[in-house]
Amino acid sequence: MKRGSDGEYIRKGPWRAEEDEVLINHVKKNGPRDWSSIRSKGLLPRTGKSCRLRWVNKLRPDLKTGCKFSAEEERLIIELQAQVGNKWAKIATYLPGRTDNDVKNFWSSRKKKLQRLNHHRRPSSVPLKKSHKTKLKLHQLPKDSSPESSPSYQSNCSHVEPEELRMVVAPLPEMMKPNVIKLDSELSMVDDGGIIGSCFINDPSVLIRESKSSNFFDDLTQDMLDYFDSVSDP
DNA sequence: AATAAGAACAACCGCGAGCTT
DNA sequence: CAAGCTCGCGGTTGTTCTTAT
Repeated sequence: MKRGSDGEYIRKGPWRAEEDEVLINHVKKNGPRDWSSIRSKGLLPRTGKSCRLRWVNKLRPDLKTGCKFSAEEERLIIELQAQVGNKWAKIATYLPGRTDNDVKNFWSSRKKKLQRLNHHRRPSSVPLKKSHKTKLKLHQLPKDSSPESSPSYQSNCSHVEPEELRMVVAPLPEMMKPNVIKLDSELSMVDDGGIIGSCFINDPSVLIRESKSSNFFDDLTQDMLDYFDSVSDP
């Protein structure tokens, strides 16, 4: 505990069940607002900020608690992040029952995993079985796109076998060659600069370009488009 | 079974936008 | 108009849980 500017003690750290109850009662009476009055009225020794966070992330009745992100939710996060960047609150609005904190935690966890796998594997990449028959779709993000303005992910897509994805990457100079890493249900291309793009093994999947910051990525994406054009179904 | 490493989750902090006085 | 306050967002850190060795 420490003192606030008013001299009153402020409690920090994990919330107790009794505190949750007080907070829930406050919201029942007043709605999810007036957070700072919770402390000023002496209901809880917590800052308004802390109360709001607790409500939004843990106590809201519409939250999906205790269940992991589905493959579809993960795909949506990756697609939206590629389009709008780290706007976690905005991304969360497309995922009912999920909070910006959930999305943010998922993303940083995924990023760490890929970084670690990339570090361990480089320069070799994951072998893909030629027998794997999953079809993949390429999704080229339109420039300055937003989820609202993106009419359909189905346009500008072509089909390719996972093994063929590696063939696209293979001709690149060794220095530029990204790793293709299998992470849960996705295949991600990663190089030293981070995640280049991802595609999904399940469903009719989409290859999402996640980096827009380098000419190399542009070249790679164009190579892919050219390649996919040449192999796509007529 | 014990321990270390990694993953997942929870909560705090700083900052900026917007509202009120 | 400006100063102060509240709220919301994104980054970060700390803690707990799970998995691998």
